Amino acid sequence: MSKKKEVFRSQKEGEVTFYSCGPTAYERANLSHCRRFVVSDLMVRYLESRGYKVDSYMNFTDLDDNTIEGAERAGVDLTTFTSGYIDSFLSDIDTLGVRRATGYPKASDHVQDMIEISHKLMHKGFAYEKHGSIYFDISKFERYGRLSGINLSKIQLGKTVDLDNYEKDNPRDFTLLKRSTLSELKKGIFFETEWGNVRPSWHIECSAMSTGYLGETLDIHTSSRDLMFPHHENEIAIAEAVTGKPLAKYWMHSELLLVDGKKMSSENNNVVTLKDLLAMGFTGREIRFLLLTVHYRKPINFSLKRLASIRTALKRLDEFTIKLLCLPPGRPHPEVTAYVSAMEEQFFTAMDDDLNVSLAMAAIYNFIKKTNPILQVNHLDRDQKNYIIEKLNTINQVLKIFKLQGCPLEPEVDALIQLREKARVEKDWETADKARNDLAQRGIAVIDTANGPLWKRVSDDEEE
RNA sequence: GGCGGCGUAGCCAAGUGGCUAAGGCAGUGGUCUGCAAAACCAUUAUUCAGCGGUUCGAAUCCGCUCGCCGCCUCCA
Repeated sequence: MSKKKEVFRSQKEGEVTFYSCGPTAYERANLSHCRRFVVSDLMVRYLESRGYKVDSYMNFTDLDDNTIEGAERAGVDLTTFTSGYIDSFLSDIDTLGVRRATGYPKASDHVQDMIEISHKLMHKGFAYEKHGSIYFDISKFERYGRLSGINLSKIQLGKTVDLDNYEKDNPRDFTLLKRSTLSELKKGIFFETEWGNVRPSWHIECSAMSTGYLGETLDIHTSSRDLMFPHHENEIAIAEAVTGKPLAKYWMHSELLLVDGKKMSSENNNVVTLKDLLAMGFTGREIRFLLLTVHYRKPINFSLKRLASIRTALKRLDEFTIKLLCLPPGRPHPEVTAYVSAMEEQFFTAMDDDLNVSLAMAAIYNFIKKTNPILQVNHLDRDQKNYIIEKLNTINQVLKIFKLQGCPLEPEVDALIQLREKARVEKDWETADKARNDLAQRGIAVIDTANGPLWKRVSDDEEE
C-alpha cells in the first residue's frame, strides 16, 4: 500500500494468511495465468522456508459474464462448463510444480455470503438499488483509489465500458449484484433476494471469499498488476466498507507477461497456453524456470527463443547435480564447505530482499562454477557431498528447480553401461555403440567423463 | 488527457551515490574425447536511451527530450 518495500511482519507470530486472485473458468491457462501461479507459489514456498505456516487460498471465478456466455456457446450447463476448466487449471498447477494451496474456493459456492455483504453495505449506506441491481456508491468511500493512486475526477469515463448498459447514479460506481437477464432466469442462473433475482459481480466475489476464508485483514494479497484497478480497488472498497478494517496488510502485484512487447491477451491475439508449449515438447519445469527467474515486479517478454535459452541453462544445472549425485567419495576438499555456506547466505539474503531471484540464482551459479573443478578431480568426501545435497535441497524447497533424485539405477541399465565401458576398453566400438543405442531407447543418455561414465534420464518426472 | 512502470553487452538480467558494472544464454579460444554428445576452463560493456544539472565522485539524485508498455469502472 505504501508502494515501497517494507519489512514483512505477519499479524500472528509465525503464521501468514495469503490470498491470490484466481482465474476465470472459461479458458485454458495461458502463460499470464501461469506466471501468477508460479509467483504466488514462490511467495508461499519462501515464507514456508522461513518458518511460517501459510494459510493460502486461490479462488476460481465460475459465475460471471464469460462463464455464462461460454456455457451458452458450448451448449452445456454452467457447472459442467466451468468444472472442466477448473480441473484443467488444477492439473496445470501440478505441471508447473506449484504446491497446492490450502483451498480453492469457487464463487458459485459463496453467493449467500455476497448477498449478506450487499445487505450490510445497503444498511451502512454504501450501496443502492436501481432497477433490480445493487451498486456500490463510491462517493461514500473516501479512501477509494489509495492502492492504484488514481484520481477519480481525472479519469476518462466510458473508455472501456458501454455506459448505456448500466443505470448507475454515477458512472464511477460499480456493480455488486446484477439483475439476472431473461436467458439467465431461463437457465436457472439466479439467486432470489429481496431486490429480485440477481447474480453477483466479479468484485464482490473476491471480497467475500478472501475475508470469508482468512478473516477481515489478510497478511498478503497477491495478483497481477493489471487487476489493480478497478478490481482490487473495488474489492478493498467492499471489504473495508463492511469491516472498517484494511483488507490486506501487504499487496504484492506481479508484472505482466508480454509477447513482442504487448500484453498476452485475447485482444492482442497472442495467447500461448501451457498446453501449447507442452505439445511443443517443453516441460512444466522449463516453463516454471522461465517464469520464476525474472523478478516478479518486472515484465517478462516471452519468446520461444528465450524458452530455448532457459532450457540450456537448466540443462547445465542438471549436469551439475547429476555429476554431484553420481560422484564416488574421494578425498575431502578444504574449502568446499565455505563455498556452500556462501551460496546459502547469498541466496537467502537476496530472497529476503523482496524475492530478488536473479541475484539468488547468481549465488547458485557462482557456487557451481567453483565446485565444478572439484567434481572434475573427485575431490569431495562423503560428508561434504551429502552436505551440498542437503543445502541444495533446502534451496530447492523454495525454487523446485533442481533434480535431486539419487544416482542408483536399475540393474539392467547398470549392466548396459558396464558392458559399454568394457567394450570401449577393448575398443570394440560396435558393441559400445549398440549399448549406447539400447540405453537411449530406455530414455537414458550416457555422458563420458574422466571419472567414468555418467547417465541421466532424458525425461523430466521427479517426485517432490 | 490522467495515473503508473520500463530503457544496462547480440539476447536475458542484477546493481539505485564511491571497491575491477553480478550472473545466465549465444559467440570466440582452449582442455577432454574411438566416434558422437556432453562437460570443464578462459574470454566477451572505459560504459548504463539522449542531452543538461547537482556532487570531490552518478548507471544510481534532479530537469528536459526520445522510445516502449500497462491501467483508466464488470476482458480477466
